[in-house]
Amino acid sequence: MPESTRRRSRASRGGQFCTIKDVAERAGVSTATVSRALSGGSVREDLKKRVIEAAQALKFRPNRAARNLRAGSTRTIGVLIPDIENPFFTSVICGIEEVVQAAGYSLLLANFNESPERERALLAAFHAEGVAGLIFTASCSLTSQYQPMIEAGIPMVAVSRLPGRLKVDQVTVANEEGARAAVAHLIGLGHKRIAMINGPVSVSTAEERQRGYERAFLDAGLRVPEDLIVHCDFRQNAGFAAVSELLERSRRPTAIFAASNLLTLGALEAIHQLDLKIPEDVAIVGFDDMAWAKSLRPPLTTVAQPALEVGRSAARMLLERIQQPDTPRRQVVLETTLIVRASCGAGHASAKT
Amino acid sequence: MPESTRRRSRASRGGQFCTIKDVAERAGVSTATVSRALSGGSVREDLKKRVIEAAQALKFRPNRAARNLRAGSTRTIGVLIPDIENPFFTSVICGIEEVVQAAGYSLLLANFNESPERERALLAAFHAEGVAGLIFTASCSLTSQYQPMIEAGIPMVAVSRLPGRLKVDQVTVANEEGARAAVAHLIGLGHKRIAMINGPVSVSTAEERQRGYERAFLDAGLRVPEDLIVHCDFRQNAGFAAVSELLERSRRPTAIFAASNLLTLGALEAIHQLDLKIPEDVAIVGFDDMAWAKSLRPPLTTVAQPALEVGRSAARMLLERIQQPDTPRRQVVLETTLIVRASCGAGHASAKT
DNA sequence: ATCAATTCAGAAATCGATTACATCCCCGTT
DNA sequence: AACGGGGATGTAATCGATTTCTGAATTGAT
Repeated sequence: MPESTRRRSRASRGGQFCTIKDVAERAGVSTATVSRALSGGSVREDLKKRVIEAAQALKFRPNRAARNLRAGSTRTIGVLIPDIENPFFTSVICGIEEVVQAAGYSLLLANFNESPERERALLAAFHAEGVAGLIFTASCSLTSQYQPMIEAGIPMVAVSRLPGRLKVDQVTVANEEGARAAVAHLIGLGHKRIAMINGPVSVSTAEERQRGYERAFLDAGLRVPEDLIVHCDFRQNAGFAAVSELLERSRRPTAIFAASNLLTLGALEAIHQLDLKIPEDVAIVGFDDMAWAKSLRPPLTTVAQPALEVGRSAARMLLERIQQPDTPRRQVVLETTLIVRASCGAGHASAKT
Repeated sequence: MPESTRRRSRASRGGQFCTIKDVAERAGVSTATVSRALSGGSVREDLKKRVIEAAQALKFRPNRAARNLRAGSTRTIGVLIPDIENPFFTSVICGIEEVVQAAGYSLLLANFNESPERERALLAAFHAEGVAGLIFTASCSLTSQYQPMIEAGIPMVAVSRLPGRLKVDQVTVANEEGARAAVAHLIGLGHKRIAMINGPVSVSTAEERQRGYERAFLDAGLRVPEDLIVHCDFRQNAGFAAVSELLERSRRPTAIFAASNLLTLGALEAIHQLDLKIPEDVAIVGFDDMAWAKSLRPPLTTVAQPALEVGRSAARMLLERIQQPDTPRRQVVLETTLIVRASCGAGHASAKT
């Protein structure tokens, strides 16, 4: 009878072969001693050895759920992002993973696909799951959803986008300066009719990049060409449509500043469809330096964000806050750098002539 | 005294405001009744209502760790992949997420960066974490690491790469047929000196794609040009180096078949650096249809894998196996499709003339 | 009206690891 | 020799939700 019970429970326990009790029995000590022996309490050497041997023989793995319950906390970090398929976020995740893994935490990942409802649901799931901390990029439409978790005292770090007036640590990049540098570069090459395709202004990154665009004109003593600023969502199709429209205007822009990687791809598609030459007919600068940027012909001039480092910083900040919850709030802003390739007619291409 | 104890414990519990006990007290019932009322047991209507109100008033969230401990299983699925920054895997994850989320599970994600040691460590972490199931793409060098988890009865699904002789469910794509179609396409356009840059043969996808390459030649009654097959790792730089070397040979290949997305990017870089024209000087076919493929000039002809669907299938299979552990082992092979664009001189480009 | 059957709430056991507390033993000191 | 202190071990409580078991109450049937 105990035999059969035993077997059933092992199977239902998803691969748990034995508990601390079994180890204790085999080693001839109490469970307390086993626990102490395995997690660094003071235990007589010979007993410790016996325990360790028993544990190995039985392939003992402490049950995480029991441990979490007792400890009142988990070793998992939640990551909530708008779009896993966007390589920028992928790199961020990669950076987070690196740091978090090294610290012995696991990563719970959720993708809300820019949908505020899913964002809310996933947030609730993370809360229920009892994550030790959360790294997130909000959809920005309703950041108040995050309030309950903040009040619950769960450490959180916002990444890339500023989450309204939530009081949390933040890691962002110098969007305004990056955009300014990109547009200034175009202006320096003689462009005046420079269009910008941008995401929704409700998202802080879009707003900041637009400010950079405007500042570049103001710095150069030029009027900001408001009619050349187009807003759409951050997807490739939207960028394609927006740029197609721009390029079919009677006075076509001579250059395009695309405010994100997917918008850049859409823009390129539109340019190619009209059989225009880059940079002779239209120059283009992108945002985000992706793996494919230098494989384009001509290679793409773009504003690079240190995505990996964004992830790493966020993870480090989160771990620090988990250890010391009461330190003052911090905001880290990482540099962006303009990478000049050939898609504006400067750099490599001109150097070649 | 109870006051201060209370406060400490709330903080240390990471945002847990109240337990089932508090709800029971407030509703004037026992904890058993609360549990039943909230999870569909039979409870008198008025009591049920009182419990639900109390739970809402106190913002009660059942502690997941306690639940997991009691249930002997978790609601998390582990995903172990070689490289998050590879868009193919990102899409797979996206597909997995979609299905798993809908079923009320969470995703534990880990990236081992093609390093077998990390693979082993992460696998152990997943095992300890008590995941309800695992979806993985193995590094293939030492699949025996997975044996303990299999023996422990944890449901597993292998994705994309065949994991040696592990007895697990599998989801792959028709690599051989995809590669054959791609190379046959090139042969049909008159190419004979077709090079292949491929990943390490130890990886099943690389081996299968190579078989497809060879078959295309054999089918056409041609000799397989062994000297034009180059192996390297799956990264962009490796592809760049390999193709640079190929193109500098005295009798340069007239076409290139790149067996993965990153290798394709490397190949493009090399082609551009030598200022060769696509498809006039070199034709190219890639593997994997990425977002950027149609924004290239000329747009890339490539073998598309249904990455999202791979993820979805894997997730569905895993969930099914979690519910019915004893069904026979299954292998799903999804179709690949050759997407003809202009990088080989066929399709759009020729249609235009 | 009485007894059986059925329903439903509560008390208590349970999951597995950790840890506060009690106990025991050994050694040193007076 | 007796007492005290310190270190190590075992016992049992604990974490929070679920579930079995028990007892009570209600319903229906005769």
